[in-house]
Amino acid sequence: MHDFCAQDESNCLPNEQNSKGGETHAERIRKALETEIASGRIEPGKRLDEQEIALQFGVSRTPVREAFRMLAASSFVDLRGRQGAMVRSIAGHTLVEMFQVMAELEGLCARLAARRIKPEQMARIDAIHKRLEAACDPQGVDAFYDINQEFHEAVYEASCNAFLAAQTRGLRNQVAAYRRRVTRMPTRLDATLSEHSAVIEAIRAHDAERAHSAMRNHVNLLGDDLLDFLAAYG
Amino acid sequence: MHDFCAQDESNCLPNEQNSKGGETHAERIRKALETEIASGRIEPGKRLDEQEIALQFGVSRTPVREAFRMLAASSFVDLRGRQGAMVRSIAGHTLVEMFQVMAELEGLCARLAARRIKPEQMARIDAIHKRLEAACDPQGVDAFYDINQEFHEAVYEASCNAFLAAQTRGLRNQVAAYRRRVTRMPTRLDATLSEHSAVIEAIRAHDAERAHSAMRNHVNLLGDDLLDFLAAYG
DNA sequence: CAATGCTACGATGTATACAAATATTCGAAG
DNA sequence: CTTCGAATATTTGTATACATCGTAGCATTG
Repeated sequence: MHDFCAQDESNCLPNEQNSKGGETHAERIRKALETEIASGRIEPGKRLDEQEIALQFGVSRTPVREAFRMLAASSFVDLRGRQGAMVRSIAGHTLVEMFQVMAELEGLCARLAARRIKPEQMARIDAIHKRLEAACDPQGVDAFYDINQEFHEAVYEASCNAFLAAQTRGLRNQVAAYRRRVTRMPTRLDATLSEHSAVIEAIRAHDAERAHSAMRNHVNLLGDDLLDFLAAYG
Repeated sequence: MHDFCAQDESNCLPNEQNSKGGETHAERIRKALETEIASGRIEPGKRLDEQEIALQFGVSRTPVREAFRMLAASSFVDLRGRQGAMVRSIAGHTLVEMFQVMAELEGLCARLAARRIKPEQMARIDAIHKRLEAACDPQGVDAFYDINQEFHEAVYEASCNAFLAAQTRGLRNQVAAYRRRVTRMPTRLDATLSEHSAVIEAIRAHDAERAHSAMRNHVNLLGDDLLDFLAAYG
Protein backbone atom coordinates (compact mmCIF):
# COMPACT_ATOMS: atom_id res chain seq x y z
CA MET A 1 0.00 0.00 0.00
CA HIS A 2 2.63 2.54 1.03
CA ASP A 3 6.24 2.49 0.09
CA PHE A 4 8.35 3.86 2.85
CA CYS A 5 11.24 4.85 0.69
CA ALA A 6 11.11 8.49 1.66
CA GLN A 7 13.80 9.26 4.17
CA ASP A 8 14.64 12.55 5.75
CA GLU A 9 16.75 13.96 8.50
CA SER A 10 13.94 15.51 10.48
CA ASN A 11 15.07 14.70 13.96
CA CYS A 12 12.50 16.41 16.10
CA LEU A 13 13.96 15.48 19.46
CA PRO A 14 17.51 16.20 20.49
CA ASN A 15 18.12 12.62 19.59
CA GLU A 16 21.26 13.11 17.62
CA GLN A 17 22.09 9.45 17.32
CA ASN A 18 25.35 8.51 15.80
CA SER A 19 26.08 10.55 12.73
CA LYS A 20 28.36 7.85 11.44
CA GLY A 21 27.06 5.70 8.65
CA GLY A 22 25.88 2.83 10.82
CA GLU A 23 22.20 3.56 11.40
CA THR A 24 20.09 0.86 12.97
CA HIS A 25 17.01 -0.49 11.28
CA ALA A 26 14.91 0.57 14.24
CA GLU A 27 15.97 4.18 13.83
CA ARG A 28 15.47 4.14 10.10
CA ILE A 29 11.97 2.73 10.51
CA ARG A 30 11.16 5.25 13.21
CA LYS A 31 12.09 8.13 10.94
CA ALA A 32 10.21 6.71 7.99
CA LEU A 33 7.05 6.08 10.00
CA GLU A 34 7.26 9.48 11.66
CA THR A 35 7.46 11.12 8.24
CA GLU A 36 4.52 9.10 6.99
CA ILE A 37 2.45 9.98 10.03
CA ALA A 38 3.36 13.67 10.09
CA SER A 39 2.59 13.99 6.40
CA GLY A 40 -0.78 12.36 6.91
CA ARG A 41 -0.04 9.57 4.44
CA ILE A 42 -0.82 7.21 7.30
CA GLU A 43 -4.07 8.48 8.73
CA PRO A 44 -4.78 9.00 12.42
CA GLY A 45 -6.46 6.02 13.96
CA LYS A 46 -4.95 3.53 11.56
CA ARG A 47 -3.66 0.42 13.19
CA LEU A 48 -0.03 -0.44 12.53
CA ASP A 49 0.58 -4.12 12.05
CA GLU A 50 4.01 -5.29 13.16
CA GLN A 51 4.30 -8.11 10.67
CA GLU A 52 3.06 -6.06 7.76
CA ILE A 53 5.51 -3.23 8.40
CA ALA A 54 8.31 -5.68 9.06
CA LEU A 55 7.66 -7.21 5.66
CA GLN A 56 7.52 -3.80 3.95
CA PHE A 57 10.91 -2.88 5.37
CA GLY A 58 12.34 -6.32 4.87
CA VAL A 59 13.25 -6.84 8.52
CA SER A 60 11.97 -8.86 11.44
CA ARG A 61 9.44 -7.66 13.99
CA THR A 62 12.10 -6.69 16.52
CA PRO A 63 13.28 -3.39 15.04
CA VAL A 64 9.70 -2.53 14.10
CA ARG A 65 8.61 -2.95 17.70
CA GLU A 66 11.46 -0.75 18.87
CA ALA A 67 10.43 1.92 16.39
CA PHE A 68 6.87 1.69 17.70
CA ARG A 69 8.09 2.24 21.25
CA MET A 70 10.03 5.34 20.24
CA LEU A 71 7.07 6.72 18.32
CA ALA A 72 4.83 6.04 21.29
CA ALA A 73 7.13 7.97 23.61
CA SER A 74 6.98 10.86 21.14
CA SER A 75 3.18 10.62 21.08
CA PHE A 76 2.99 9.75 17.41
CA VAL A 77 1.30 6.43 18.11
CA ASP A 78 -0.72 5.00 20.96
CA LEU A 79 0.15 1.64 22.45
CA ARG A 80 -2.81 0.02 24.07
CA GLY A 81 -1.83 -2.92 26.19
CA ARG A 82 -1.76 -5.96 24.00
CA GLN A 83 -3.87 -4.45 21.29
CA GLY A 84 -1.17 -3.16 19.03
CA ALA A 85 -0.14 0.30 17.93
CA MET A 86 -2.31 2.83 16.19
CA VAL A 87 -1.53 6.25 14.82
CA ARG A 88 -2.56 8.75 17.41
CA SER A 89 -5.73 10.59 16.59
CA ILE A 90 -6.01 13.89 18.39
CA ALA A 91 -9.36 15.01 19.73
CA GLY A 92 -10.49 18.54 18.96
CA HIS A 93 -10.18 19.77 22.53
CA THR A 94 -6.64 18.41 22.67
CA LEU A 95 -5.78 20.25 19.46
CA VAL A 96 -6.96 23.44 21.14
CA GLU A 97 -4.66 22.74 24.04
CA MET A 98 -1.75 21.92 21.76
CA PHE A 99 -2.17 25.08 19.73
CA GLN A 100 -2.26 27.11 22.90
CA VAL A 101 1.11 25.67 23.88
CA MET A 102 2.49 25.95 20.37
CA ALA A 103 1.44 29.59 20.17
CA GLU A 104 3.40 30.27 23.32
CA LEU A 105 6.47 28.38 22.14
CA GLU A 106 6.49 29.89 18.66
CA GLY A 107 5.90 33.25 20.31
CA LEU A 108 8.97 32.71 22.45
CA CYS A 109 10.96 31.80 19.35
CA ALA A 110 9.92 35.06 17.73
CA ARG A 111 10.65 37.05 20.86
CA LEU A 112 14.17 35.66 21.11
CA ALA A 113 14.71 36.02 17.39
CA ALA A 114 13.82 39.70 17.61
CA ARG A 115 16.55 40.15 20.20
CA ARG A 116 19.21 37.90 18.73
CA ILE A 117 18.77 37.65 14.99
CA LYS A 118 21.85 38.12 12.81
CA PRO A 119 21.78 39.98 9.51
CA GLU A 120 22.25 36.88 7.39
CA GLN A 121 19.36 35.17 9.21
CA MET A 122 17.19 38.21 8.60
CA ALA A 123 18.10 38.13 4.94
CA ARG A 124 17.26 34.45 4.80
CA ILE A 125 13.85 35.05 6.33
CA ASP A 126 13.17 37.82 3.83
CA ALA A 127 14.14 35.52 0.99
CA ILE A 128 11.86 32.78 2.27
CA HIS A 129 9.01 35.24 2.57
CA LYS A 130 9.50 36.34 -1.02
CA ARG A 131 9.34 32.74 -2.15
CA LEU A 132 6.22 32.23 -0.05
CA GLU A 133 4.54 35.18 -1.74
CA ALA A 134 5.43 33.72 -5.11
CA ALA A 135 3.98 30.35 -4.05
CA CYS A 136 0.69 31.86 -2.87
CA ASP A 137 -1.28 29.86 -5.37
CA PRO A 138 -4.21 27.65 -4.38
CA GLN A 139 -2.96 25.10 -6.93
CA GLY A 140 0.38 24.52 -5.28
CA VAL A 141 -0.58 24.26 -1.65
CA ASP A 142 2.06 21.63 -1.02
CA ALA A 143 4.84 23.97 -2.10
CA PHE A 144 3.29 26.72 0.02
CA TYR A 145 3.15 24.38 2.98
CA ASP A 146 6.81 23.48 2.63
CA ILE A 147 8.01 27.06 2.30
CA ASN A 148 5.85 28.05 5.24
CA GLN A 149 7.60 25.35 7.21
CA GLU A 150 10.92 26.83 6.15
CA PHE A 151 9.88 30.21 7.47
CA HIS A 152 9.07 28.88 10.89
CA GLU A 153 12.23 26.82 10.91
CA ALA A 154 14.24 29.95 10.16
CA VAL A 155 12.65 31.70 13.13
CA TYR A 156 13.48 28.73 15.34
CA GLU A 157 17.06 28.97 14.26
CA ALA A 158 17.20 32.71 14.83
CA SER A 159 15.99 32.19 18.40
CA CYS A 160 19.43 30.75 19.20
CA ASN A 161 17.83 28.26 21.57
CA ALA A 162 18.31 24.77 20.21
CA PHE A 163 16.18 23.13 22.86
CA LEU A 164 13.30 25.50 22.25
CA ALA A 165 13.68 24.87 18.54
CA ALA A 166 13.58 21.10 19.00
CA GLN A 167 10.60 21.28 21.33
CA THR A 168 8.63 23.55 19.03
CA ARG A 169 9.51 21.49 15.99
CA GLY A 170 8.37 18.35 17.75
CA LEU A 171 5.04 19.87 18.62
CA ARG A 172 4.63 21.19 15.10
CA ASN A 173 5.29 17.71 13.73
CA GLN A 174 2.73 16.18 16.03
CA VAL A 175 -0.06 18.31 14.63
CA ALA A 176 1.35 18.34 11.11
CA ALA A 177 -1.15 15.82 9.77
CA TYR A 178 -3.99 18.08 10.87
CA ARG A 179 -2.34 21.34 9.84
CA ARG A 180 -1.87 20.18 6.29
CA ARG A 181 -5.61 19.98 5.76
CA VAL A 182 -6.09 23.60 6.75
CA THR A 183 -3.54 24.90 4.32
CA ARG A 184 -6.07 24.16 1.62
CA MET A 185 -8.47 26.79 2.93
CA PRO A 186 -8.32 29.64 0.42
CA THR A 187 -8.29 32.43 3.00
CA ARG A 188 -5.45 30.79 4.91
CA LEU A 189 -2.82 31.50 2.28
CA ASP A 190 -3.31 35.25 2.21
CA ALA A 191 -3.77 35.40 5.95
CA THR A 192 -0.51 33.55 6.45
CA LEU A 193 1.36 36.02 4.28
CA SER A 194 0.16 39.10 6.12
CA GLU A 195 0.63 37.48 9.52
CA HIS A 196 4.17 36.52 8.58
CA SER A 197 4.81 40.08 7.45
CA ALA A 198 3.83 41.36 10.87
CA VAL A 199 6.20 38.92 12.52
CA ILE A 200 9.03 39.78 10.15
CA GLU A 201 8.72 43.51 10.62
CA ALA A 202 8.65 43.15 14.39
CA ILE A 203 11.77 41.00 14.29
CA ARG A 204 13.47 43.45 11.94
CA ALA A 205 12.68 46.26 14.37
CA HIS A 206 14.05 44.13 17.23
CA ASP A 207 10.73 44.63 18.97
CA ALA A 208 10.60 41.49 21.07
CA GLU A 209 7.12 41.98 22.51
CA ARG A 210 5.56 42.76 19.18
CA ALA A 211 7.28 39.79 17.56
CA HIS A 212 5.99 37.58 20.34
CA SER A 213 2.38 38.69 20.05
CA ALA A 214 2.47 38.68 16.26
CA MET A 215 3.67 35.10 16.16
CA ARG A 216 1.29 34.01 18.88
CA ASN A 217 -1.51 35.62 16.98
CA HIS A 218 -0.43 33.85 13.81
CA VAL A 219 -0.46 30.42 15.43
CA ASN A 220 -3.73 31.06 17.22
CA LEU A 221 -5.43 32.12 14.02
CA LEU A 222 -4.23 28.97 12.33
CA GLY A 223 -5.60 26.97 15.25
CA ASP A 224 -8.94 28.72 14.92
CA ASP A 225 -9.09 27.94 11.22
CA LEU A 226 -8.16 24.35 11.92
CA LEU A 227 -11.00 24.01 14.38
CA ASP A 228 -13.41 25.59 11.93
CA PHE A 229 -12.25 23.11 9.36
CA LEU A 230 -12.66 20.16 11.70
CA ALA A 231 -16.09 21.36 12.76
CA ALA A 232 -17.17 21.55 9.13
CA TYR A 233 -15.51 18.48 7.64
CA GLY A 234 -14.95 16.36 10.74
CA MET B 1 23.62 -1.78 43.28
CA HIS B 2 20.17 -0.32 42.87
CA ASP B 3 16.95 -2.08 43.60
CA PHE B 4 14.29 -0.90 41.26
CA CYS B 5 11.38 -1.82 43.46
CA ALA B 6 10.05 1.71 43.58
CA GLN B 7 7.11 2.06 41.25
CA ASP B 8 4.96 5.07 40.68
CA GLU B 9 2.29 6.30 38.37
CA SER B 10 4.16 9.34 37.12
CA ASN B 11 3.18 9.25 33.50
CA CYS B 12 4.77 12.33 32.10
CA LEU B 13 3.58 11.90 28.56
CA PRO B 14 -0.03 11.46 27.53
CA ASN B 15 0.85 7.83 27.35
CA GLU B 16 -2.11 6.49 29.21
CA GLN B 17 -1.48 2.88 28.36
CA ASN B 18 -4.02 0.35 29.39
CA SER B 19 -5.23 0.97 32.90
CA LYS B 20 -6.18 -2.66 33.22
CA GLY B 21 -3.93 -4.84 35.30
CA GLY B 22 -1.94 -6.29 32.42
CA GLU B 23 1.11 -4.05 32.25
CA THR B 24 3.98 -5.13 30.09
CA HIS B 25 7.45 -5.61 31.47
CA ALA B 26 8.80 -3.01 29.08
CA GLU B 27 6.44 -0.37 30.46
CA ARG B 28 7.16 -1.30 34.04
CA ILE B 29 10.89 -1.06 33.44
CA ARG B 30 10.50 2.25 31.65
CA LYS B 31 8.66 3.74 34.58
CA ALA B 32 11.12 2.39 37.09
CA LEU B 33 14.15 3.64 35.20
CA GLU B 34 12.54 7.01 34.59
CA THR B 35 11.93 7.38 38.31
CA GLU B 36 15.48 6.38 39.10
CA ILE B 37 16.87 8.84 36.58
CA ALA B 38 14.61 11.75 37.52
CA SER B 39 15.41 11.25 41.19
CA GLY B 40 19.10 11.26 40.45
CA ARG B 41 19.65 7.83 41.94
CA ILE B 42 21.13 6.88 38.60
CA GLU B 43 23.53 9.66 37.79
CA PRO B 44 23.76 11.44 34.46
CA GLY B 45 26.37 9.93 32.21
CA LYS B 46 26.09 6.47 33.72
CA ARG B 47 26.00 3.72 31.17
CA LEU B 48 23.02 1.38 31.32
CA ASP B 49 23.90 -2.22 30.68
CA GLU B 50 21.14 -4.23 29.06
CA GLN B 51 22.11 -7.55 30.58
CA GLU B 52 22.63 -6.13 34.03
CA ILE B 53 19.24 -4.42 34.11
CA ALA B 54 17.57 -7.46 32.58
CA LEU B 55 18.96 -9.55 35.41
CA GLN B 56 17.88 -7.01 38.05
CA PHE B 57 14.32 -7.10 36.76
CA GLY B 58 14.38 -10.82 36.12
CA VAL B 59 13.52 -10.53 32.43
CA SER B 60 15.30 -10.95 29.13
CA ARG B 61 17.01 -8.16 27.21
CA THR B 62 14.05 -7.61 24.91
CA PRO B 63 11.76 -5.60 27.23
CA VAL B 64 14.78 -3.74 28.59
CA ARG B 65 15.74 -2.64 25.12
CA GLU B 66 12.20 -1.47 24.45
CA ALA B 67 12.26 0.54 27.67
CA PHE B 68 15.55 2.10 26.56
CA ARG B 69 14.00 3.16 23.27
CA MET B 70 11.08 4.81 25.03
CA LEU B 71 13.39 6.60 27.44
CA ALA B 72 15.54 7.75 24.54
CA ALA B 73 12.55 9.22 22.75
CA SER B 74 11.70 11.09 25.96
CA SER B 75 15.31 12.31 26.17
CA PHE B 76 16.03 10.56 29.44
CA VAL B 77 18.82 8.52 27.90
CA ASP B 78 21.08 8.88 24.90
CA LEU B 79 21.49 6.05 22.45
CA ARG B 80 24.78 6.28 20.68
CA GLY B 81 24.90 4.05 17.69
CA ARG B 82 26.04 0.66 18.81
CA GLN B 83 27.58 1.85 22.03
CA GLY B 84 24.71 1.31 24.37
CA ALA B 85 22.53 3.65 26.38
CA MET B 86 23.65 6.18 28.92
CA VAL B 87 21.70 8.49 31.17
CA ARG B 88 21.55 11.83 29.46
CA SER B 89 23.80 14.42 30.98
CA ILE B 90 22.70 17.93 30.20
CA ALA B 91 25.28 20.58 29.43
CA GLY B 92 25.01 23.90 31.23
CA HIS B 93 24.05 25.87 28.17
CA THR B 94 21.30 23.37 27.43
CA LEU B 95 19.99 23.73 30.97
CA VAL B 96 19.77 27.46 30.36
CA GLU B 97 17.74 26.80 27.25
CA MET B 98 15.50 24.32 29.03
CA PHE B 99 14.80 26.67 31.89
CA GLN B 100 13.91 29.39 29.46
CA VAL B 101 11.30 27.12 27.91
CA MET B 102 10.13 25.82 31.26
CA ALA B 103 9.72 29.37 32.56
CA GLU B 104 7.48 30.13 29.64
CA LEU B 105 5.42 26.97 30.03
CA GLU B 106 5.03 27.27 33.78
CA GLY B 107 4.21 30.91 33.22
CA LEU B 108 1.45 29.90 30.84
CA CYS B 109 0.14 27.45 33.43
CA ALA B 110 -0.05 30.24 35.97
CA ARG B 111 -1.66 32.62 33.50
CA LEU B 112 -4.38 30.12 32.67
CA ALA B 113 -4.79 29.16 36.30
CA ALA B 114 -5.39 32.80 37.20
CA ARG B 115 -8.23 32.90 34.70
CA ARG B 116 -9.73 29.50 35.31
CA ILE B 117 -9.04 28.37 38.83
CA LYS B 118 -11.92 26.98 40.85
CA PRO B 119 -12.37 27.71 44.57
CA GLU B 120 -11.50 24.18 45.66
CA GLN B 121 -8.29 24.29 43.60
CA MET B 122 -7.40 27.62 45.19
CA ALA B 123 -8.00 26.13 48.61
CA ARG B 124 -5.83 23.20 47.73
CA ILE B 125 -2.99 25.46 46.64
CA ASP B 126 -3.27 27.43 49.87
CA ALA B 127 -3.12 24.22 51.86
CA ILE B 128 -0.05 23.04 49.98
CA HIS B 129 1.63 26.38 50.56
CA LYS B 130 0.98 26.13 54.29
CA ARG B 131 2.57 22.70 54.34
CA LEU B 132 5.50 24.03 52.37
CA GLU B 133 6.03 26.78 54.94
CA ALA B 134 5.97 24.18 57.67
CA ALA B 135 8.52 22.09 55.79
CA CYS B 136 10.89 25.00 55.29
CA ASP B 137 13.64 23.28 57.20
CA PRO B 138 17.13 22.75 55.79
CA GLN B 139 17.11 19.31 57.40
CA GLY B 140 14.16 17.99 55.48
CA VAL B 141 14.90 19.17 51.98
CA ASP B 142 13.43 16.03 50.48
CA ALA B 143 10.04 16.72 52.02
CA PHE B 144 10.28 20.33 50.89
CA TYR B 145 11.14 19.18 47.39
CA ASP B 146 8.13 16.89 47.25
CA ILE B 147 5.68 19.50 48.53
CA ASN B 148 7.12 22.03 46.12
CA GLN B 149 6.41 19.58 43.35
CA GLU B 150 2.85 19.28 44.61
CA PHE B 151 2.44 23.03 44.38
CA HIS B 152 3.49 23.17 40.76
CA GLU B 153 1.36 20.16 39.96
CA ALA B 154 -1.63 21.93 41.49
CA VAL B 155 -1.01 24.93 39.25
CA TYR B 156 -0.77 22.64 36.22
CA GLU B 157 -4.11 21.17 37.10
CA ALA B 158 -5.68 24.57 37.64
CA SER B 159 -4.59 25.60 34.15
CA CYS B 160 -7.25 23.25 32.77
CA ASN B 161 -4.97 22.35 29.88
CA ALA B 162 -4.01 18.71 30.16
CA PHE B 163 -1.58 18.84 27.27
CA LEU B 164 0.23 21.85 28.70
CA ALA B 165 0.33 20.08 32.06
CA ALA B 166 1.84 16.96 30.53
CA GLN B 167 4.37 18.92 28.53
CA THR B 168 5.46 20.99 31.50
CA ARG B 169 5.60 17.96 33.75
CA GLY B 170 7.77 16.15 31.24
CA LEU B 171 10.20 19.02 31.04
CA ARG B 172 10.28 19.30 34.81
CA ASN B 173 11.07 15.61 35.08
CA GLN B 174 13.88 15.91 32.58
CA VAL B 175 15.73 18.44 34.69
CA ALA B 176 14.63 16.90 37.99
CA ALA B 177 17.97 15.27 38.69
CA TYR B 178 19.65 18.66 38.46
CA ARG B 179 16.95 20.60 40.31
CA ARG B 180 17.18 18.39 43.30
CA ARG B 181 20.74 19.47 43.99
CA VAL B 182 19.75 23.13 44.10
CA THR B 183 17.04 22.59 46.66
CA ARG B 184 19.82 22.14 49.17
CA MET B 185 20.94 25.73 48.81
CA PRO B 186 19.88 27.46 52.01
CA THR B 187 18.62 30.63 50.36
CA ARG B 188 16.52 28.65 47.89
CA LEU B 189 13.97 27.50 50.44
CA ASP B 190 13.01 30.96 51.64
CA ALA B 191 13.15 32.36 48.13
CA THR B 192 10.82 29.62 46.92
CA LEU B 193 8.29 30.46 49.61
CA SER B 194 8.11 34.15 48.80
CA GLU B 195 8.09 33.54 45.06
CA HIS B 196 5.25 31.07 45.48
CA SER B 197 3.38 33.64 47.54
CA ALA B 198 3.60 36.12 44.71
CA VAL B 199 2.23 33.54 42.28
CA ILE B 200 -0.56 32.54 44.63
CA GLU B 201 -1.72 36.08 45.28
CA ALA B 202 -1.74 36.87 41.58
CA ILE B 203 -3.81 33.76 40.88
CA ARG B 204 -6.17 34.58 43.73
CA ALA B 205 -6.63 38.07 42.25
CA HIS B 206 -7.26 36.49 38.82
CA ASP B 207 -4.48 38.71 37.51
CA ALA B 208 -3.29 36.60 34.60
CA GLU B 209 -0.37 38.77 33.57
CA ARG B 210 0.97 39.09 37.07
CA ALA B 211 0.62 35.35 37.65
CA HIS B 212 2.49 34.73 34.43
CA SER B 213 5.41 36.97 35.24
CA ALA B 214 5.56 35.85 38.87
CA MET B 215 5.81 32.21 37.85
CA ARG B 216 8.25 32.93 35.08
CA ASN B 217 10.34 34.87 37.52
CA HIS B 218 10.21 31.99 39.98
CA VAL B 219 11.43 29.48 37.44
CA ASN B 220 14.11 31.79 36.11
CA LEU B 221 15.46 32.45 39.58
CA LEU B 222 15.64 28.74 40.20
CA GLY B 223 17.49 28.34 36.94
CA ASP B 224 19.94 31.05 37.94
CA ASP B 225 20.57 29.36 41.26
CA LEU B 226 21.04 26.06 39.50
CA LEU B 227 23.65 27.55 37.21
CA ASP B 228 25.42 29.15 40.15
CA PHE B 229 25.46 25.78 41.82
CA LEU B 230 26.82 24.01 38.78
CA ALA B 231 29.45 26.69 38.30
CA ALA B 232 30.59 26.23 41.87
CA TYR B 233 30.35 22.47 42.35
CA GLY B 234 30.49 21.26 38.76
C1' DC C 1 -33.99 -14.20 17.37
C1' DA C 2 -30.79 -12.43 20.72
C1' DA C 3 -27.38 -13.39 24.05
C1' DT C 4 -23.80 -16.00 25.99
C1' DG C 5 -20.01 -19.14 26.10
C1' DC C 6 -16.57 -21.95 23.80
C1' DT C 7 -13.06 -22.66 20.47
C1' DA C 8 -9.71 -21.52 17.17
C1' DC C 9 -7.01 -18.24 15.04
C1' DG C 10 -4.08 -14.34 15.04
C1' DA C 11 -1.38 -10.83 17.12
C1' DT C 12 1.40 -9.12 20.75
C1' DG C 13 4.96 -9.79 24.54
C1' DT C 14 9.01 -12.23 25.83
C1' DA C 15 12.91 -15.35 25.58
C1' DT C 16 16.66 -17.22 23.16
C1' DA C 17 19.89 -17.74 19.33
C1' DC C 18 22.85 -15.72 16.06
C1' DA C 19 25.53 -11.93 13.52
C1' DA C 20 28.11 -7.92 13.53
C1' DA C 21 30.50 -4.28 15.63
C1' DT C 22 33.00 -2.32 19.36
C1' DA C 23 35.84 -2.64 23.48
C1' DT C 24 39.63 -4.94 25.68
C1' DT C 25 43.65 -7.40 26.35
C1' DC C 26 47.83 -9.27 25.36
C1' DG C 27 51.95 -9.17 22.78
C1' DA C 28 55.48 -7.29 19.89
C1' DA C 29 58.15 -3.49 18.18
C1' DG C 30 60.22 1.03 18.71
C1' DC D 1 58.33 1.87 29.19
C1' DT D 2 55.24 3.32 25.80
C1' DT D 3 52.65 2.59 21.68
C1' DC D 4 50.60 0.29 18.08
C1' DG D 5 48.14 -3.71 16.45
C1' DA D 6 45.91 -8.07 16.19
C1' DA D 7 43.08 -11.49 18.43
C1' DT D 8 39.76 -12.25 21.84
C1' DA D 9 35.74 -11.02 24.39
C1' DT D 10 31.89 -8.52 25.35
C1' DT D 11 27.91 -6.05 23.86
C1' DT D 12 24.68 -4.46 20.82
C1' DG D 13 21.38 -5.28 16.80
C1' DT D 14 18.47 -8.55 14.59
C1' DA D 15 16.07 -12.86 13.69
C1' DT D 16 13.47 -16.60 15.19
C1' DA D 17 10.89 -19.42 18.44
C1' DC D 18 7.68 -19.74 22.10
C1' DA D 19 4.02 -18.12 25.51
C1' DT D 20 0.18 -15.49 26.40
C1' DC D 21 -3.55 -12.67 25.56
C1' DG D 22 -7.35 -10.64 22.55
C1' DT D 23 -10.68 -11.23 19.03
C1' DA D 24 -13.74 -13.37 15.90
C1' DG D 25 -16.58 -16.82 14.54
C1' DC D 26 -19.74 -20.33 15.55
C1' DA D 27 -22.60 -23.08 18.18
C1' DT D 28 -25.72 -23.53 21.90
C1' DT D 29 -29.34 -22.01 24.87
C1' DG D 30 -32.90 -19.02 26.87
